[in-house]
Amino acid sequence: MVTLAEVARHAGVSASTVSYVLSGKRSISSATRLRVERSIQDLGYHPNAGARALASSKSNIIALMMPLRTDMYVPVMMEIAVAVATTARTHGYDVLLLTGEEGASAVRRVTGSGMADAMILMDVELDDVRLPLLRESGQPAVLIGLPAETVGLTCVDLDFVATGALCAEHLAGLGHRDIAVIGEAPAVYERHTGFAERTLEGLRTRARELDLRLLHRPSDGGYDALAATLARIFDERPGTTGFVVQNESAVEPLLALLRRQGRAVPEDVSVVAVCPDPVAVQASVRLTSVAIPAQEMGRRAVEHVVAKLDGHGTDGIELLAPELTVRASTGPAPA
Amino acid sequence: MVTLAEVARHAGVSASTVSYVLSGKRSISSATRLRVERSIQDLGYHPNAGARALASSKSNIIALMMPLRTDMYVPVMMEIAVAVATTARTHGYDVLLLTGEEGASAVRRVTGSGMADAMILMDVELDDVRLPLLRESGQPAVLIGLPAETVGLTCVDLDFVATGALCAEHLAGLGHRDIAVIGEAPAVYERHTGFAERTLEGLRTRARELDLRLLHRPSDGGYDALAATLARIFDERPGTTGFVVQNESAVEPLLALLRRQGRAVPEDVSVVAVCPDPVAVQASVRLTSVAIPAQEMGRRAVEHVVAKLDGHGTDGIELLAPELTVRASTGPAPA
DNA sequence: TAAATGCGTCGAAGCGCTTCGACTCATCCT
DNA sequence: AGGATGAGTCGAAGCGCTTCGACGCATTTA
Repeated sequence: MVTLAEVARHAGVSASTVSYVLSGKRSISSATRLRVERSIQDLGYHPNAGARALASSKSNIIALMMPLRTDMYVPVMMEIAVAVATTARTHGYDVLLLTGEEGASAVRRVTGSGMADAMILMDVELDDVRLPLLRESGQPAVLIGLPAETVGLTCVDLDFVATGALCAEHLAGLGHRDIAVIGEAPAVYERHTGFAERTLEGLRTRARELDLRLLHRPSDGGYDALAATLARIFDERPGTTGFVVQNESAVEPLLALLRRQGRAVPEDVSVVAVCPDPVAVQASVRLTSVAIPAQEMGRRAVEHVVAKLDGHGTDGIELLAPELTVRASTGPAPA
Repeated sequence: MVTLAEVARHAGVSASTVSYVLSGKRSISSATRLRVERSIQDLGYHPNAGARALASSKSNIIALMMPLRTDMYVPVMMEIAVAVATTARTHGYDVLLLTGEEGASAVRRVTGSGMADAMILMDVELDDVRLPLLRESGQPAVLIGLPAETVGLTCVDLDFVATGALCAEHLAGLGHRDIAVIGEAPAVYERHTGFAERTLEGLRTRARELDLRLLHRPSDGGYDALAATLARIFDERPGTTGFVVQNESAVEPLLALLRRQGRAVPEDVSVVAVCPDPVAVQASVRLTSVAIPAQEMGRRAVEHVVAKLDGHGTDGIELLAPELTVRASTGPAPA
């Protein structure tokens, strides 16, 4: 392993000079700089991460904490993770992957050991157990998702209230009056992840304003669960012509069941989904949808973290504006 | 930040003693051990990762390199990543997440800087550009997937040849004679990821032995692409009654299209999928499938890595035996 | 009973880097 | 002309930990 000292010797300068060439924290004559850079090339030098971390108290690592349950929103989580990793690299950081498994103790472990300079928490619940620890650790952190109490925290999330409103507006604009919301699985509501509730809130508020009738039914994914949910909906509100789906794994079953019942999409019923764009595009009917901007969320989270680490940090909540893309699953309400 | 020295002072022992308590590398009287452990608790001490890495030349980090393209096999990749992370933790390692973005240079960066003690590479291609660098770096590594040249490497993968054979056997056993294989997207073959070819090889070999007629058609995911593929298949081999699908995103479209054509599954045609179990279970028809044991792959990869780091490493290829689960999508061939 | 062994502990020497203060010139100002 | 300034470089002091050799003492062995 080539060390700084060897580079210094090879270039005929002192170790500190090499260090300053690397960091740019002091001015170096271009002659020296060039010589040092050549030596670095020639010897194939790579700074030792541990030594660097020890001396500078900076690891150049951002810890990313994934959700505990990996059974849900998989594509979204994956996209976020990848976006975080690639964005982090462009800022000179690497990403340490933590699973929720360890729970709150991971926060302590990582902050305590100086392993990471900051944390990004995904899938934050309204009353997340990790937050107290995070707060007391004083480590820079950014949440993806919105907890109940956000004082002193930096959060990034899609504006789900606006998302709900947008869906309501779109359907109302097409003349639909009876809207059914196929919500997330009951387990999601029990966990109080928040986003489901917020979407619903947006839907309800706007629906009231627009004089829509709204029916909300949580549903597990899969065909059987959805068949039951759907039957119930049409029993209770036979006149339902608009659907809002927020559960990825309910999308395809819903379309299939509607087809099977002879209800054409979008002629008889319209469907708006809240899901990542790829899901909307690949469905059996190209779905009008509000995209979950997973990449953007990951990117913004990293940018906030980096800003904090650079000193010009800003606490607060960034809600990304939802965008609705009209595709083939919505149309005018039947007469 | 609490340091080793402070713990030592608090416990009334020397720093080295604390270190030995922590590492267990020398015997310590239980009285001393207890005293030190209490001090650690009381002070809330966490060893500094950088210092540790520097002094011991061990980072206790495993780098996991994800594929470049995040558009494919997402659930599989995610499962592997999570399994890697959790398994690594049980062995005292953390996981550094690298995206393929950086490509081969990431290998150099990570090995050169001593950031990680070992690497796990996912989505290895037959002629992977990262391999030469990996070899020359001499860093312990495990591949998930099978490259063309495996000398001196440790690889973990599903035995795709056996997987193909298994599918052929199952369909043959049910009396099917004309089998169509809906392969991965053409792009996958162009990248020579290997597993698609190997499945096909297993299918072909066994099909020949069992006197099956095999038709192989790559297909992009999505309805339109698949509709074309399917039409072609039935044009060329109207008597086709068995399908093998290896492309997750083709599963649902295939089922929908078959339904639309009035072909009942499993009465008229049988479908075997190669996909993670959750996908098979959640499909509109519960699919007979060979599972892709993503978790197992991640786990085994870590275990190999850890074994190497502990000295009792073993190069070689571990192919996980495929298991076929019969569900509702296969049945006897129509008379 | 003397020598050998092993246990439990300590001190000190690094690991490879960053960073602070100090030093040497050359350049500037008045 | 003399002091002040700044650019460019160096030496040395750590950062917090691991690990090696050494030492004192209690046991064992011949």
